[in-house]
Amino acid sequence: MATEQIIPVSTATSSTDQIVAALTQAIVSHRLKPGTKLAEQKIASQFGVSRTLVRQALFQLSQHRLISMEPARGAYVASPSVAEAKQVFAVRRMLELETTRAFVRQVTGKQIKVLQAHIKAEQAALALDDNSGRSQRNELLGDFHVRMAELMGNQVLAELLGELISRCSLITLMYQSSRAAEHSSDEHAHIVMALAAKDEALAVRLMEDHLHHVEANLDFEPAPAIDAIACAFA
Amino acid sequence: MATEQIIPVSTATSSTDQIVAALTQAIVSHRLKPGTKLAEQKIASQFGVSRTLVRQALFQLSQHRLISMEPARGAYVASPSVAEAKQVFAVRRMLELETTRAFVRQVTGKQIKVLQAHIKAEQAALALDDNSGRSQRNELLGDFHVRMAELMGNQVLAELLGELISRCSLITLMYQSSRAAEHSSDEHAHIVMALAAKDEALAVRLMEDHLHHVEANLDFEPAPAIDAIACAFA
DNA sequence: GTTTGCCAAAGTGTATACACTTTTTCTGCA
DNA sequence: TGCAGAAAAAGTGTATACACTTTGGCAAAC
Repeated sequence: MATEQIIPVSTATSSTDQIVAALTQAIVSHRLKPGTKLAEQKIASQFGVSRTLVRQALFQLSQHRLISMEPARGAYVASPSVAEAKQVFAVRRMLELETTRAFVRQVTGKQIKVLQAHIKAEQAALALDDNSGRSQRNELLGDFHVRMAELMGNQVLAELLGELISRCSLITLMYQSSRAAEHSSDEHAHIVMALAAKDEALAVRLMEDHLHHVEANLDFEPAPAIDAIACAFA
Repeated sequence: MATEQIIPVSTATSSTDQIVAALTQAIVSHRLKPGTKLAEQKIASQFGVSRTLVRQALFQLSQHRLISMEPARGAYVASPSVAEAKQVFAVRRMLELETTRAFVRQVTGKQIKVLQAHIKAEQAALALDDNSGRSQRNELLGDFHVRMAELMGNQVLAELLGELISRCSLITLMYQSSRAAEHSSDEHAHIVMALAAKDEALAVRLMEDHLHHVEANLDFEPAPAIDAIACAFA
């Protein structure tokens, strides 16, 4: 683990951004688990840069709430509390329902085609092997929502939603019970059909259901504590 | 201007946070105007720290979109485009309307009292001299909306809204035509009355009108270009 | 008089040094 | 053996050094 190289996937612009992108992906795909210590020098060595750049990246990630920094103690992969998780989902629901409404009102055929293409990519990723595609699959499922915002031409909304959805990914992987809802892609498809039909009420309801399903698949009960004790005596 | 000391108002925790807070206030209150160059060494000297801390602060501010950083050229106070301004307001409207709806459904008497107290503070600030109170007044008017989110117990929402409203403050001061709507505080009072009456439809409509008024007071027309030509030949 | 090229000044980008804090380890003592 | 405390190791926080880029100005050529 110490000598494992974290390989950036997307080619970002600046050095710091590359580190941010690589760490984000590692966290959101659960290669780095919540609570993991992120020592500056170790990361710096892996990326072949000085602590300066790593520090900048860690600061940025802490702003995105993907890591938490404790003064003089260092950075740790965030482990959002149940309360925070629920708040994040609540905000996401607010934004996405309104986005869906606004989307229907200005939907074009070209936009529908882009979304359909995205869903095709999702389903291709789902068809792959579980291990290799898992991270990419999760990313794609989240990106669907960001894509909607982008297609509306609201970059500010898209960025905000992107950050929220990154946080949701971390939360999902942290609290997911058994296997997460893998019919998300089907639900996306249904939503797009409603959008194409310009049926605002239906589209909003489907989006509401979809987000509800995603959240309902999480296990916010205090069960982990019991499990931990059971494990301790096993 | 070069030797003018920028005095932090609120006592923040870490050194970097203090610089962020001071610069934010300076930008949002228009002591630093859009487009102003923020040279690291100059700011560092004013705060009596090294460039390191200033750099961290500037990074943070650029994430908040209050400044824009151009590679190898430095940081400048952001001057959001008309398109970006409209997007920010659109997102804010989305979030705030939903917030209002959610607020009505779980409103308590204690919450109403807090909001009423806030409005009282707003009106006290409005009663002050224009020059001295202007920055504080603007801050209070924005804080009303953040307070609502906080009272709902959703810290995530409150933080997000806080960032959006900072951006709105910058936009407002940049594009405001003549004098901005100074009856904002009255509109806040009306909204609180609707909240107290648990009249969801009315509260949402009032909030919608309020945000519309704020945005309508901006001058997004390309008039400045014409004025510039007129000035050139004056 | 305007333009082009070059040099100096200023400023940013990254690495490194060092002080101070936290954590770990080791040793001495009960 | 187990614990307390101190020394050492590791790590963070801040400052500084230095290379490279941009910018502004001056001078020479057109």
